[in-house]
Amino acid sequence: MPELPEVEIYCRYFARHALQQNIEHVRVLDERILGDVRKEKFEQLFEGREFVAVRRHGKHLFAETGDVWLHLHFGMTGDLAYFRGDAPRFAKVVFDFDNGSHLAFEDMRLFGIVDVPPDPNSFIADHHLGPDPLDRAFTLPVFRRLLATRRGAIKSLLMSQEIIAGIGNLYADETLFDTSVHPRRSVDRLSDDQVKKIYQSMRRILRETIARKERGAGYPKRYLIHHREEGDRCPRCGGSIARTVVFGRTTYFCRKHQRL
DNA sequence: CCTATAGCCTGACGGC
DNA sequence: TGCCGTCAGGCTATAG
Repeated sequence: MPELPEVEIYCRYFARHALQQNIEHVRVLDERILGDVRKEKFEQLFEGREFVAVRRHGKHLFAETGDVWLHLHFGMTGDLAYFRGDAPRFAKVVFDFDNGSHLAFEDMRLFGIVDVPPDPNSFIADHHLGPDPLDRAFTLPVFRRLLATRRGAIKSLLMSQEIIAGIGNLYADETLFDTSVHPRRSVDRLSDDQVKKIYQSMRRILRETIARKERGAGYPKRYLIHHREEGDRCPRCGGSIARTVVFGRTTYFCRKHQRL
């Protein structure tokens, strides 16, 4: 389930493999993956161009060709593959470079989107995306301001892309587990210190995960992610892990150290 | 403003 | 072996 750290890794992968290469052909293998652009138009837009830069905002990847932008959203099962030979099983769009290699956007479940926005900033504005939590401008005062006017479960806010762009179900749970806050805790009842802890923890977890994935390592042992099962033991305090639904998503937390 | 639900989509998995 | 129901969770739309 690609969230911010996974999409950051895709950006780096894209940059390592797919920049500065002439795109000979584009193959849209399943048109359902496209947003507001038709197959023929999409293919024709990229043929003869080359990608020159990649950037990310939240869970969204943008690749620039100089005048045309490619936007990738990975949904739940989106993936990138740079390859030679046969396209992977779930490839939906393939860019054929003139060096004989290819870049595929794969998506088994089709929750992802491939399209051609005017540019990243207008895309972000049009979709009312909030700030990226790893952006320089995303300071603690900014985070406090975002929460100040809101109520409701903290987990819902962390997952709302219009408030913060990039946090999904797993990292929301991980952040709250780390800060000992119950996922249903109302935002207006968080102490200043808890808000600060959530801010710091969220950013540390995102950065730590990116760094570890970059060198092929897994999640640290202390993470909740290894214990996403009702009744499992909490790796921190030995409490029992609870399973519930918040914001329509399966949510895990520790009954003992994340009290409401 | 906030919450809940359905729907999109398909492979994995448990049960029979 | 294979069929069936359920689950996974990215997002949007809609209703309450």
